[in-house]
Amino acid sequence: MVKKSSTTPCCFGARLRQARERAGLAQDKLGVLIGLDEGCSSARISRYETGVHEPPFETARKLAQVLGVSVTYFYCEDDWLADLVLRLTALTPAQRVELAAWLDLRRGVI
Amino acid sequence: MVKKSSTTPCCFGARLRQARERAGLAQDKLGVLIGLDEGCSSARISRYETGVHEPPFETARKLAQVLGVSVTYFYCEDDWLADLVLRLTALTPAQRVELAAWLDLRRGVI
DNA sequence: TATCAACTCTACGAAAAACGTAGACTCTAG
DNA sequence: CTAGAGTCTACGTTTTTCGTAGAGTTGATA
Repeated sequence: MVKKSSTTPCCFGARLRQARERAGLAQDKLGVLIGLDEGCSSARISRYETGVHEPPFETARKLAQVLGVSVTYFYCEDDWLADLVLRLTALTPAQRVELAAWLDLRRGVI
Repeated sequence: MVKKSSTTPCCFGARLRQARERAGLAQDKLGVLIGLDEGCSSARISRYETGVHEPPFETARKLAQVLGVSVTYFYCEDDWLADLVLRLTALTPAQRVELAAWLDLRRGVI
């Protein structure tokens, strides 16, 4: 049987694996934390990470919450945007206002 | 029969409708543009927008491409992030570098 | 008003996908 | 080698989306 090791498959699975490994959680532990039965927990997470199955959005949201990332992160195709989403959601309200102003300077927006 | 008019239902559907109406496309026209059969085109899009069904990611990607937005946009829960994703993906490579530097100033990253 | 056309929504059975179960595979520690 | 932790997948079942067909809604025009 061919093993994928830690090479990232497609979009959703790759982000999920990244976030899970950053959190230092095993697949079955993560599954239990979002309310999955212990008996099938690792199977579910494994299929999400390898791209065999795609979870409904509600499941993705629970995963994001437990892993401490925005659910949007899971749906970022390129690494640049993924990284940005992580950093942006960590900004304070004041910094968000600053950022909006910064963007306004660079483009003729409103 | 109760009509939802143009009130936005849940996350994915709301974003899709926003993007489609911005593009000035009818549901059936949009469906055809992503390769759906004419006969069921509006039914599919309607169910996505009202949140009755959730499309596979590959379908979402096609919709995003036709509508000229990042697929990530469809999976933004709050309006602030959604708006930001739209504007960020429109940045030039040079502006992206600038933005990264700007963010570095505001947080002890790397 | 009546009627037409454009647009949107939804009930139904068929088709496709994810689901839980159970067990195999890989790797590392003792 | 053995045990255990972690990951993956074939199987049959359940749940979901799918295409079809047609009804509801709105606005314009005669």
